[in-house]
Amino acid sequence: MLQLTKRTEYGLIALVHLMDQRDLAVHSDAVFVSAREIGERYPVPRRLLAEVLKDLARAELVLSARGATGGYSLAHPPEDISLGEIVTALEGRPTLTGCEAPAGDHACEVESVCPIKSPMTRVRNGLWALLDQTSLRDLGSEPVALSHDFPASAGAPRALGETSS
Amino acid sequence: MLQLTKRTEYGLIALVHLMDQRDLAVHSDAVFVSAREIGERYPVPRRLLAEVLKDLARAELVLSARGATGGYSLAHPPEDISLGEIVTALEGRPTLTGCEAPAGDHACEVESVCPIKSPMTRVRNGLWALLDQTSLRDLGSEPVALSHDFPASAGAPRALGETSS
DNA sequence: ATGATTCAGCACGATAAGAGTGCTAATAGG
DNA sequence: CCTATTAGCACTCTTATCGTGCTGAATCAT
Repeated sequence: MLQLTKRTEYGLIALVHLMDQRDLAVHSDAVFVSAREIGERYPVPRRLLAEVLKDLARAELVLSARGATGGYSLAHPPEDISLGEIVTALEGRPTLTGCEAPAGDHACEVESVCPIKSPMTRVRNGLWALLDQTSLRDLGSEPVALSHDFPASAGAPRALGETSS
Repeated sequence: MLQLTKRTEYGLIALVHLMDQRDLAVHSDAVFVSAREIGERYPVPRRLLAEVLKDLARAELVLSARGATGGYSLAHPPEDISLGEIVTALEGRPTLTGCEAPAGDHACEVESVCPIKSPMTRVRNGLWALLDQTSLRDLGSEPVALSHDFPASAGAPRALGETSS
């Protein structure tokens, strides 16, 4: 399934919300928002959302504060948090196929006869490069101008356009 | 799960095998290989492999021939079969998140409040552009030179290198 | 102190998707 | 005919995700 999980989706919504709150508060860069508050703003299972935020905290993408006025806050500027990091934190960085496995681990059963190992690794790296080069800032609601340092789109902006459905 | 299914993996292996057989037979471009033969060459569940080949035939990516000497053969030159087509045939073209759904269908529950709809569509298009621009030929066992018209890599060839693990 | 609110951690049941198999037709060659 | 192959369908088994409940620890307000 070439698709993100619900947990990742919820995590992205939460992170964008944290970014917005951070942008609003010009003075302090530590604005803590509770999981409950986010769950009230979006039609998302609050309990699961809390679980996701915990994972993001473990991955140190967000800071957490306990107590009555506690909550979560971005650990870094939105520009420095990549979509790749977020996805990796919430669902790991799995290989595209059973091939190209870490050899010593549960290596490809097809072993030496597998004809698609190396090429698939190349495609996979391309995919993750795409994710790594997209920042949380890019996910903001405002239509981002394509004219920032976006390597994957620099050579072929059409590749990121709304071409295919 | 940002990962291809086993069915797709088996399909890719089969298609590469069909390509190799096609390359070997210089005279006729209609070399039919049976599902059983492929299943014998690779440690793959033959029954499932057959099911996958049927799907590829329905998608008209391969030709099928019944009877004693029947089997499957590539419907087009390997250069004209894209990885995107193959994946689409075997597992569809799902959206990355529940957002960015075909509006009238089972549209995003987060509706207008969803902050990540449009940006995710952009990322998704980038991903599929990557797949669409990779041909079956590129999946061949021989290390393909990076110097062909590969828009997504033209501007940043490093994006397709063996950088990240 | 005391209570309210929040995050942390674990564990469990429900649901859905994928993996894999079995069987019966229909087709084509020897 | 007999054999080998694809076509189509249905079914079970396994796995991962989804979603929830509960307990404990930290922190702030009173």
